[in-house]
Amino acid sequence: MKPRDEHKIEQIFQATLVLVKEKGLAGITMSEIASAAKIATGTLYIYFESKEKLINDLFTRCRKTSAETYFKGYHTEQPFKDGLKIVWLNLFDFRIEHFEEAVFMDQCYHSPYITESTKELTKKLIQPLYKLVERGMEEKLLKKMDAFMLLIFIFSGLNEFVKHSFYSERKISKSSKEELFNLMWDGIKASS
Amino acid sequence: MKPRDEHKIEQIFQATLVLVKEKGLAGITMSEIASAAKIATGTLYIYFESKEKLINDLFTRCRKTSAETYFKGYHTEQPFKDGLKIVWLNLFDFRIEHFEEAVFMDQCYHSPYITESTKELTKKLIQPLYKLVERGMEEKLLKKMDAFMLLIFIFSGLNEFVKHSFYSERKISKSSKEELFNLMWDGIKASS
Amino acid sequence: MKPRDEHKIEQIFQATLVLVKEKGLAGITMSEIASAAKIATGTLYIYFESKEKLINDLFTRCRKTSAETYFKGYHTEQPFKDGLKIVWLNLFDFRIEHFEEAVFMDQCYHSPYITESTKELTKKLIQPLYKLVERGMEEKLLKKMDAFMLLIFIFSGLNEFVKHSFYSERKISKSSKEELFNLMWDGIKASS
Amino acid sequence: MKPRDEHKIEQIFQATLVLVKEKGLAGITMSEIASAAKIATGTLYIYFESKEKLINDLFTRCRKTSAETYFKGYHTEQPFKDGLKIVWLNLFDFRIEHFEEAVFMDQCYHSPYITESTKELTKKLIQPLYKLVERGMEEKLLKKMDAFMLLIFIFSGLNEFVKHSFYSERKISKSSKEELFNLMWDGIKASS
DNA sequence: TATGAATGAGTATTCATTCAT
DNA sequence: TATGAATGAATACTCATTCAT
Repeated sequence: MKPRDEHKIEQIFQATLVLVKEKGLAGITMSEIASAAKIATGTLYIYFESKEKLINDLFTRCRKTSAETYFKGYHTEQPFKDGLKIVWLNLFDFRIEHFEEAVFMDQCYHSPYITESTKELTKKLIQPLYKLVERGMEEKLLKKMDAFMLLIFIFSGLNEFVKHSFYSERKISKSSKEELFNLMWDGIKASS
Repeated sequence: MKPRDEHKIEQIFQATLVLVKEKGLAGITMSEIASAAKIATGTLYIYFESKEKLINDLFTRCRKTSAETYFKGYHTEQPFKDGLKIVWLNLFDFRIEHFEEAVFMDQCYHSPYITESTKELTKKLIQPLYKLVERGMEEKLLKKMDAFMLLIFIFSGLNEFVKHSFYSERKISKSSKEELFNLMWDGIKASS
Repeated sequence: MKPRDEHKIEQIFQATLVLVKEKGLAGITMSEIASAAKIATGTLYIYFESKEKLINDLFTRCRKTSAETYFKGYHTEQPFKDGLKIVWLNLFDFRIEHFEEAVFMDQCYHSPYITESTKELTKKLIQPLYKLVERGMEEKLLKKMDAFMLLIFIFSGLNEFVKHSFYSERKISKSSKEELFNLMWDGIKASS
Repeated sequence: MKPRDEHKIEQIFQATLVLVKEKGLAGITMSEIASAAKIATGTLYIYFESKEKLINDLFTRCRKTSAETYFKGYHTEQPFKDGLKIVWLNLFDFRIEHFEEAVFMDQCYHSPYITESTKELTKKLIQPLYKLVERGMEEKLLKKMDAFMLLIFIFSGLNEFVKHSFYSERKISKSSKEELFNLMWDGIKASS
């Protein structure tokens, strides 16, 4: 008996991400996904019961994968700024390497495919980032203010920078990451 | 060649924006647009020869409208920081009041509907913002750095802040605009 | 504006009946129905939202049409036997002329398309026949027994006779109707 | 060529009959049959080369089984009426106990699965019943008339009575069989 | 113009059948 | 044999677009 090939799920996800980046959620069909994943349309339905389920599952996986990466190399013993920089760079690199996923998630947010419960999940996954920001405020290293706004400010720059760099087909240099981090840090650091 | 009833065009555009915000580009049909605009499907085709044309025209209009608004109240004679703040707040308010348009444009960017030439247009329209940033650098009020990065940094925070505020259903207070501007300003201002 | 063509529903029904007689419920597709009705597949969906709805609606119509026909020419003032014969012959003729409908209804009864509520309707429509049988018993012209059984006995012969005549491609003569009625009548009449 | 595990064939047949009763021929799939028979879809194809073959074989088996049962306990030496009653009751009981088979055969008759040659077979199998009816006429115990009509009349009542009893979820009592037989007998017996 | 019914190519999904294990 | 994953043609249904009124 031929066992179910779990690797195929990855093929399917990858094919979907690439297609969505190229043509948007509006432009992809199940048979395109199938042929990009080098399987038959019918096979797609062995792994995902519907298009909606496929999109939802991929969305969830993207969220989780990214969340897992953020804190790689981060330890609470590190000085706050060093820790923040590690997380911030993790996110930056993740955005670059997984650009398709960011595009995909953006597209999903207003799509008919994503259920409310999937959206809920997103909120849970950013909790650790909230914690981080709050630590910074407690240590008086960050301006004292609304954590929500601070959090968004910290990560918005890299998000949009990566996005527009891709659109303008600009390479992102090592130093530009440093520069952008500094811009952001000067913004959020507590004025001594 | 386009008929005179501009009011109907506006109805159609408005209906499209609302629908795209609710269900994404992937989820809307021409007949939904028509019925949301309270006209018959056939009538839609009197005003727009195809779905692609409709989306493209709306995209272009959104870009233009926003570009026109940015510099309202701005004069070169104003001190740089004041001018920047005016532009920045204009953009902020525009994002809030025209949230659907931002969603729509985001969705379009990866859609099969938007032609390359439409994308090109976008680049032209942000030229004035480049100018503004360059003025700031020339006056030594801003950190000396890549204008592209600076530009993105300046406006990314408000973009994402508005977006996430909507998603989390948070009201945006007058004072939070000030706060966010200050975060950003402390980031970009030249260290004296 | 082109108004909705109610005649089309009849075309569709007719096409469906013929196809079901030829190939059974299991063998028909929506596009076959459409092309037999000389319309496009899409048009089918203007009149019926789904295959299930089409089958259900047709089922209901068949039931109603047949029920309406049964009592044509019947009056309570007529002697019972005469009245019964009129109804019985009506049913007989209806079966012959609407053979496809009988086949269709038979097939539907065990199909996934027919909802419980549609089945319920059927029961209501045979009430008048129950009344008729009860009248016969009250007038002591029929054997005194369970009305359900009597009713079925009265009409089962013609049902199966028509069915098997069609299958064997036998013509049904005027006199064979008489004969069959007599068989049945001798069975049900009260022994004097 | 067919493998020896006759037990599995029986499982498959039984599963098919139950499913067809529940959902009709139109509503069953090979994988449903397989899973109801507790085997894999692939295994189904070891026993039946195609769906058509499975349905046809089952149809044929049903016909044969029923035909074999009819004359159990019947001997030509018995008085005609007694013999007829035995056959009639055999048929009645068979219908009750094998209700699914009757439903299945009804559905098959108009299906694309049953071949002409399978239909032909049916005609052969009722020959003994013809013989029986003819004996009755020769012995002047039955009305002299067309054997086809007489045959149908004799058995139609029980057919429909069982069918409608099942649909209405009525129990069939021993005495109701007697009653129905009497109705029928009074119909067919030669008037003395 | 305006309407919405009609069209048919296109899309998601199913399912008989095959095949690798 | 037995399994159930894989296949892809077929099917139900959708939707951009056209057309008769």
